[in-house]
Amino acid sequence: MIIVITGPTAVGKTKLSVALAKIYNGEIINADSTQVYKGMDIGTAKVTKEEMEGVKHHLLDIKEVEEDYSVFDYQKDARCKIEEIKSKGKVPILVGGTGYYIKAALYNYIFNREEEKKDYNALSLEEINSLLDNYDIEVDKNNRRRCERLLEKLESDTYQEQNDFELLYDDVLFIGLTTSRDILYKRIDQRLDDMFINLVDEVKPFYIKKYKSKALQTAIGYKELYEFFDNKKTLKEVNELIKQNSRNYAKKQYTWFNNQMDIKWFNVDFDNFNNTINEIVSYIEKKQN
RNA sequence: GGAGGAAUAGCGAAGUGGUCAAACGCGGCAGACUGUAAAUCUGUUCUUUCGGGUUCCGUGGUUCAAAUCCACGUUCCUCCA
Repeated sequence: MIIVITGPTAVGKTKLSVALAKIYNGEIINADSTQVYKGMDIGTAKVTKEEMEGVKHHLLDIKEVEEDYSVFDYQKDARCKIEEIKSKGKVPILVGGTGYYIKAALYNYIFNREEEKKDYNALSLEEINSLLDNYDIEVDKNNRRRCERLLEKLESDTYQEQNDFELLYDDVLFIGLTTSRDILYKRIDQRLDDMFINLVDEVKPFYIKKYKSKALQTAIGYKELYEFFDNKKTLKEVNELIKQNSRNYAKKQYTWFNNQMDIKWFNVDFDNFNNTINEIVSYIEKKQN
């Protein structure tokens, strides 16, 4: 059995994951693209040592903020961890909100090999598009990243059409935590306000060291604060911006979950989280028999 | 009290007689997603039984035709007292 716990930010995935790990003798594999970085703790709402309650966690803090990490790496790392945990007779529990990472790890996603990677920086979008015109394939023509990637794929010798969405493992349980949009947005706002001062302290050293890595320029909470330190925005504006970006992020997560994966959703009981845990445990029991 | 200026869709803002249900930006909603995914990109956003219907502060007027011109009123801003 492999358990996947996902859902938008701020619904309680961490709490649930630890509870399930203890019940099922599991180990947790992080499935959040920003939590792999050391030092990005507050803004990513990373589990604390205490919250782990002795449960083993993997793929957290495995990279320095200046380093880059991507789905490609995650796919390898996560699959490796899954095997490792299984071989110990324990249950791997993937936890996180990065749907793409989860999908790449568990489904038959085939990325180009390392040596087939190409650099198209010299080409303009138009030029890339005209190269893509040689192939009879639908293109997201304004999306440079996807165009480059697609071209790279088409130009590689090993290119083959992939049969989509084939799960590589048997017995995977996709569990999603959800709540109404209203409540979710309120929780997102509240959480940010609670962590805000600490977040500022967390980001400041990175800014002072002039770090401009991918991790810091894309992660919500970090990129916005850089604008504050650059004197482009006030703290209040940044606070609002982070909230807005977080809400948009949650929305996009739902788009992914609803269209890319088959997830069993559970409405979280925030007043009594044990109810939610029990509900999910009985779902798992039922599934196992 | 006097002199000017402004009022446009959720917000900001173009438009100054017909091609205006009204550019553009933001926000909202939805979607895509095979090595940056907390990223990147796309669609949509008055209303409708898809024929149409009701809009540009209000009322009245000019005109074949008004968001656009005129009159009065309302609110707001600036300047002078």
